[in-house]
Amino acid sequence: MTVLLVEDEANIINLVKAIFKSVDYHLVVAGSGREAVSLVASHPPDIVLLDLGLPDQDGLDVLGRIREFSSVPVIVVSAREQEREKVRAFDLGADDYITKPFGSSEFLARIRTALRHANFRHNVDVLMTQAVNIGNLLIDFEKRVVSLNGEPVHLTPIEYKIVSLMSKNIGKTLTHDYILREIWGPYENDNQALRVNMANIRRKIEKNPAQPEYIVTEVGVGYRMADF
Amino acid sequence: MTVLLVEDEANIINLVKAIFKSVDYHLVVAGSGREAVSLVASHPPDIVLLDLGLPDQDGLDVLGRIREFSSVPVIVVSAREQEREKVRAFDLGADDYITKPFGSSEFLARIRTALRHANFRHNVDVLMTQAVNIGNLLIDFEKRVVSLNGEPVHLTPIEYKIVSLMSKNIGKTLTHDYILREIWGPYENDNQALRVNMANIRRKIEKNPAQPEYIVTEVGVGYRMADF
DNA sequence: TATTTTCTTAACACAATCTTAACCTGTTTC
DNA sequence: GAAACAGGTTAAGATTGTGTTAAGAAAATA
Repeated sequence: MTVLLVEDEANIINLVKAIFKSVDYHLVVAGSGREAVSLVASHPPDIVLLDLGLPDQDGLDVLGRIREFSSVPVIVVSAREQEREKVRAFDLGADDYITKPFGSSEFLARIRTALRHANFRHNVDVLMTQAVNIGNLLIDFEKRVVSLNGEPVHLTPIEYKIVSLMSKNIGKTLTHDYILREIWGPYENDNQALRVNMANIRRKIEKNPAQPEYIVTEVGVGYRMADF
Repeated sequence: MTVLLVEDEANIINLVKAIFKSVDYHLVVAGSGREAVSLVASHPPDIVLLDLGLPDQDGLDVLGRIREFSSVPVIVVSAREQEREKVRAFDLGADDYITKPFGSSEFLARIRTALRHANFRHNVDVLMTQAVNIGNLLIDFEKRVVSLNGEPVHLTPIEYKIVSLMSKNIGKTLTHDYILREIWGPYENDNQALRVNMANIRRKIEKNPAQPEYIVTEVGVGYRMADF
């Protein structure tokens, strides 16, 4: 069982090490957000403990970057009690949010619970790879680049998220609601923005946007990335 | 989305009701542990919010009883901060533990997270019946795609609903009334729309629509999806 | 701050889908 | 055999859904 701790303060690192003495988890420490993301990509841990007080970037951005290509369970650890931050963490895909100071046995119990949840997820996770080919289209999740016939295609952040989401569900029809929730969060429910983005994406990746090959419309339901 | 709140104090019930005003969840209240267990068994909710301060029995016993037969997500709500109790709750299978008082948006975010976890669990179950083969017809529920001899067949939303419903009841004759209620809701009682849709479906999936092989008519009763 | 890029929103044209009605065929009832 | 009934077929019009454009707002970048 490998645990990735994203933390820069030495005393917290030591505290966690002490807690883990009793339970035989293998602990890996990342001192920065950048290091954390690349470690999750190169050596996927079983669970991530993410402290929000990082030196190089906002901890929640790190969570977002991780969630672009991995569904590893992430427990956010923070000294901040602000509700808005908690909500944002959960909606970005955090599995739990613990505020410091915390008791060691509760800490371990929450880790066990997150791992229990993750067991059910594993099936889905296997499908997550670093890159996907669809016809002449290549989506590289790790590099965060989409290219058509070898030529890189420039996509805006939202466009990339949509293409990425569709690519992770090749052949599946994704409903409007599902896409909206995944891209804009749980509150959005207006298709218009999605339609505009689809039009823009198609202009960039389809030979004939009026008769799309890659992302086809399922009228009244949603969109589907074709499987070639 | 049905939420079962296990709680006996009226002011907390009202608080939760007020919080749920904004989100269209259907709230069911159980005033005792006994009632909660029997409700989970008889009308399985999507999530359970379990208060530990119950009159008739220990809240954690209720959790244990529920876990004997159900894996519905359970969020424990408690005024008690004791770590030992939290750990016991998690190890009995609680999905989260919230201490009162709590902020409404964090509360909702934690509910969303628990439901998200449950979805993965549910998906694993669904994967069992992700697709059905009937002769040369394939109905893929997960992808929401129907294909005949490997060629995708385009169905409108209503057509797909009908084929999907019939496919989940292979060999069974479904009455007109039943199909109408399932597809159009409880008020519809005119067969005409169903007949038109059947004609359109048959034109798309049957070799000879006048002598259908897949969906056959049971005169005076309804329709039946043939089992090959 | 100025500039560029991206996002949101509204308006409109066009396309797909749904409903309804009329008419057809075949079967059952008297 | 005629009438009544059940279901099938077709097509027109209404309704709803989608694609496209563009303008202004917001955000990111220089």
